Amino acid sequence: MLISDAIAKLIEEMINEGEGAAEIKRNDLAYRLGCVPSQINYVISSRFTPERGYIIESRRGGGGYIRIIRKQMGKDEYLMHFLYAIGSSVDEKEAAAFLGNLLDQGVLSEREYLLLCTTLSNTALGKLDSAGRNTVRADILRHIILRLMK
Amino acid sequence: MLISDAIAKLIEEMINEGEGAAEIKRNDLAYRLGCVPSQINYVISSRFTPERGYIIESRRGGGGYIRIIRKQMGKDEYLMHFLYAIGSSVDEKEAAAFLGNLLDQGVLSEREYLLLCTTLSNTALGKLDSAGRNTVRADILRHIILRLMK
DNA sequence: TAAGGAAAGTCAAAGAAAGTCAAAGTCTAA
DNA sequence: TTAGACTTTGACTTTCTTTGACTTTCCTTA
Repeated sequence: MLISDAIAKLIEEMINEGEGAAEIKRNDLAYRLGCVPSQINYVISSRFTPERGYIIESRRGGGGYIRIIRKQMGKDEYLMHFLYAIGSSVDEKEAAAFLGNLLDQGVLSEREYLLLCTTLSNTALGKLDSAGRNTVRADILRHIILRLMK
Repeated sequence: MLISDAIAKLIEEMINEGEGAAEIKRNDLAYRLGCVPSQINYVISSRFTPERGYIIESRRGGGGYIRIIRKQMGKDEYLMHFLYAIGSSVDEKEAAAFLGNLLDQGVLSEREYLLLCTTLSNTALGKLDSAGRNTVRADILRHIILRLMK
């Protein structure tokens, strides 16, 4: 097993035990796992990212620490923001980009993303003319976002 | 016998032993079989395709791997059956019933089910007249099913 | 309150895998 | 027998990981 994966696993366990938050001592942890301290930073910045719903706080110096918090939600603000950003007409590319953002934010899974892209594709809406497609697409997109806020 | 066939055979054996999934190290495998590493990619992309029911996952860098998963069939026939059952016009209730079946069969998750119902709702498609809604709905539904078969 | 030490942060280089692509070689069916 | 499909090869690219030197920030204590 990769050292980085071991570190990530351990941190995750600590977060679970700590009901959503863990406070670690970088040097201690690194020593315990037999790695160099900066590797802890690497793991945090590659796996406990804001996109994946984590907040990191830290403090240097004596008594320093790194705190990792798993934030549930906050996603609603994000969705709301989108809702306002959607105009009355959205083309296929824009729709894919919107959904791609939701994927990046972890609001949608890969599979949900693909399903919804399909749903909004030009070919799925092929019966309509170009303008009709774009307005229907905007409507559906808005409904999707409202659904995701429930 | 072609090297590519030998590679494919070996991978298939590994999948069988692994109950439907195998994780390989590209460089190792290539070395063992006396071929160049990129030939493993060739074999995978020519024989273990999504069309033939395989899913590929991989990771580069230290500790990298290629994972090959065989989707257990059965689901596709089921979806195909649906595909034929969908007429040229589907109302909101019928669509929800179709999707509900997919949910029951475990093809969709609860969340996916809700998202897709939203997508096909009368209100999401509200810009269209009743007949238009029903034909667009049928089109989208068909695309969803095709997507699920990928 | 200034100095020293105890953390954590940053960054770039080196290493480890997998991915891509195009050229060259083989095979097969018309 | 030859055009097109399939294989083989290897150079180059991209991504992810590991390491360590150096920097910054904070606390303690003389």
